[in-house]
Amino acid sequence: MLRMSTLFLRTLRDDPSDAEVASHKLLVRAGYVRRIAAGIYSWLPLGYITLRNIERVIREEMDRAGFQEVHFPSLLPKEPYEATNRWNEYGPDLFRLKDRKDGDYLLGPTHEEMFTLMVKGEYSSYKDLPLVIYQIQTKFRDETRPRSGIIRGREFVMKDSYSFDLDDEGLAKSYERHRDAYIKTFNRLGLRFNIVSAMSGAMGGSRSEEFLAPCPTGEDTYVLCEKCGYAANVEAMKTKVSPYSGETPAAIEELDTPNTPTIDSLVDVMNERFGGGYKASDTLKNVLLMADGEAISVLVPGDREVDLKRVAANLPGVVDLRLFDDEDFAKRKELVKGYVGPQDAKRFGLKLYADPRIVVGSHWITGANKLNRHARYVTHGRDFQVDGFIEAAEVRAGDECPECSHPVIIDRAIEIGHIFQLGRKYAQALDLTVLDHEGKSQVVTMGSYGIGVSRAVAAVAEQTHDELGLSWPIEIAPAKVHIVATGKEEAPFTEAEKVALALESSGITVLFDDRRDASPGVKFKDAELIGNPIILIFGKSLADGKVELRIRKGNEKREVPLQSVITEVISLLS
RNA sequence: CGGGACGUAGCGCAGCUUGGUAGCGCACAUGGCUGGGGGUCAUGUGGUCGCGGGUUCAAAUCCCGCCGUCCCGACCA
Repeated sequence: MLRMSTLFLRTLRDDPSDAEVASHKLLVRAGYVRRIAAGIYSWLPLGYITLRNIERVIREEMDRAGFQEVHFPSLLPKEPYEATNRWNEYGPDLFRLKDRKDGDYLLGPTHEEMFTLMVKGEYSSYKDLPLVIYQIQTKFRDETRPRSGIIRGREFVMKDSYSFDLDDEGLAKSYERHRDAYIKTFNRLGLRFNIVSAMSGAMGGSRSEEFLAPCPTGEDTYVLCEKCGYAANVEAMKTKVSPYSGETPAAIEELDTPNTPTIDSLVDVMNERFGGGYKASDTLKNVLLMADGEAISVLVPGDREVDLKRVAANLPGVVDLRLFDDEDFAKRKELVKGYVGPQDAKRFGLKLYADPRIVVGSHWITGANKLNRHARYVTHGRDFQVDGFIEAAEVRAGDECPECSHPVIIDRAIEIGHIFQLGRKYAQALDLTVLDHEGKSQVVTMGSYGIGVSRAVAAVAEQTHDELGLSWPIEIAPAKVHIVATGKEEAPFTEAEKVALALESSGITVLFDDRRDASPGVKFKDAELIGNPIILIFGKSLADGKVELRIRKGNEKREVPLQSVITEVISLLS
């Protein structure tokens, strides 16, 4: 039993000055965590119990799914990470250090290499597969900007598992097993979440989904269709298009369009010239990019911006993507800033990528590749061909759902889990192979599955708190019942103690506020701040043989006869 | 990395413009009153004023440098 009289806890009346989001403020005020450095936190008893409760739920679901727990060091040698090139690729986000012999070490940001090598060391036959192993481990990433308290720390607790299969069907099964286990886990944690398709991107592999807990302070934006449930990361959102159905336009017509380097100025001039009717969406924006040193042109409708993240996610293999700068324009004199059009791309040796909205047959007003000149009736398929379609334009609320055409909304969320099919990247790099049934060597295919454990504490706090404080779901609350004894008489304290002991002996955890020197107001405020799901108050009404029972969530109150308190609590918890 | 703000007691803040005994609230200690909503009165404890240098008889305060923290952006899983 936890007793407030001895619990290592000090609640705070004021919000900490460095906290912005609710979970951060409340976890600090309620004495769950304390900041040590930017993005680095200590866990006090209440917080640590909560964190371990979340770990317990995760473990139970992982074990139930048949996965096996292992534990790696956090302090790791550089060599495995050199073999996969991540020692370089990870860049400054990696915490690096040296030992006394000047050897390079790192604090593990994620453990694909270690898991792969561990399996390589033990297994060498297809008969050993499939295999899933996981760990709950402290991870380190030297984030450029840690923020939002423990939502995005530089040191954090993560559950990561890895699946090992002989073939794609096996990988698909391991992936599904994780998906199911994650759904069960997050439901038990009391989180509302959406499963969102994501890009596996440069990591290779095919399928990838994120588990996002919607919450206004979340730092991830995603697209959601409230009608059919389609959800996608902004990068992964697919554009809904229909084939061109209009008439074939007249031949290209070049126009004098002085001082129209922007879409807005172009639309104004067109409307002046032709008496109105032109919109930004009738124009074609040619955005020039440098992709790993190669110039490419991306076409989007004039009323949309290019979303570089979407472009990057849809150009696999490209590491460095940026907009043309003045220097680039200076080097390519044929590309006239503000007057670029796709008609001459071949001649200019430019690769052309089009947003799916630029359908074949559609015609546009676009640059004539001459200063102060534009062209109209420039038709896709007739006047220019593209090297490929690519999701390039920004996603907006109200865009059509690719599944059901209903307008989508854009929402914010905290990423609490991510599952994806890694494929053979790591197994290949580290030469993890097994012999198949024909005795031939096969590279193993892998999946990687993460849950942000410490982040989940904050995510639950974000989703469940109210204006009075924290409010935990039953499974993870530091105690299931918070018992308050008030007054200066002995009876409330002795009766409360009896009930507390009885509950504990039934396996129900109790936090007992047995302080003699705190006023009732202080105890009530603390109980609400701390956020255990059931609050029992032994005080005034005890004279009538009654105890006040409160449900923290919703703050419902009622009086219960002393004799039936225990059965009442038990039935509420089951 | 770019822009902005901040650093004074465990926490939240004032003092800095105009240099001269370091202050308030919470928390903490002791005692009294109070005892169902962070109550109240009294008396206390607690400070390298982020660090280093400079100016000055004298620096929390003015000047220079550094470090740290938070927010927005870029970046990242």
